[in-house]
Amino acid sequence: MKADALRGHLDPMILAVVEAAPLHGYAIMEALLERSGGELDLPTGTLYPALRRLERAGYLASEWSTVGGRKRRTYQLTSAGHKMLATGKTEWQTFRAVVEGVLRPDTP
Amino acid sequence: MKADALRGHLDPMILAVVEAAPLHGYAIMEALLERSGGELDLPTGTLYPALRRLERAGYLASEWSTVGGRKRRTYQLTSAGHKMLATGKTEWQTFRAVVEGVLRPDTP
DNA sequence: GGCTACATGTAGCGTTTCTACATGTTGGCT
DNA sequence: AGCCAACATGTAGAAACGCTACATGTAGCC
Repeated sequence: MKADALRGHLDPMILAVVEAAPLHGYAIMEALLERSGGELDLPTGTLYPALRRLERAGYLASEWSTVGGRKRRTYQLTSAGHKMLATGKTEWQTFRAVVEGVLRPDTP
Repeated sequence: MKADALRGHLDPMILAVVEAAPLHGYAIMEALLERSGGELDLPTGTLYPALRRLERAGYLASEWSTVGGRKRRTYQLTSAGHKMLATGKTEWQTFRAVVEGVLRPDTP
């Protein structure tokens, strides 16, 4: 899978895993890896800035905690985040229809 | 649809419409618009540079012609372009599976 | 004369993902 | 003790590419 095919699609995916349960960054990485069947192995340099961006945008809220001597920043969806996720899901459906509408004819 | 959701997905779409029939830039725009049900209305500043990029990469070959006093650059797929399109289609399937695997749980 | 559709192109911006680096803890293996 | 993997978070800088805005010109209709 090409590197930046993700562009614009990562945000709703992050919001989706956080919606299911509040998680910290590392756990979000694992959740994405699991839900994608091992395909989506984000580098930390992608995930952590993305989380900060989503928080800055008001879609996520974070809280520090310490578990087993390790510091975790746990994220949860804000109400704006819920709305954004819903929007993202419908936008995905549109996008998927567009791509497949163009790619579809004579797909072997 | 967000601006750069297209990133990395535009190339196979262009190759797909050119595969069906060799077309010039303007006609490619129209074909994309039609196949996408009016959703994919590319600005010329996106399409023309993309075509040049695809030609430079060896996936398209172009030829000038004049029709009704208008100059057209008509593009057709090279054999590398055919392969790239096939690759792009399978990559799309993977990508789609990844996104939907992540987004799917509890989609209302 | 002016407008719309046809037709191609460039310059520069902005966003986001990536690579590479930086730091520190816990626990298991040898 | 020493080492390494997994856990955990983060920053700096580069690269890619789609977008806006601009630039140019023809054909045909009102």
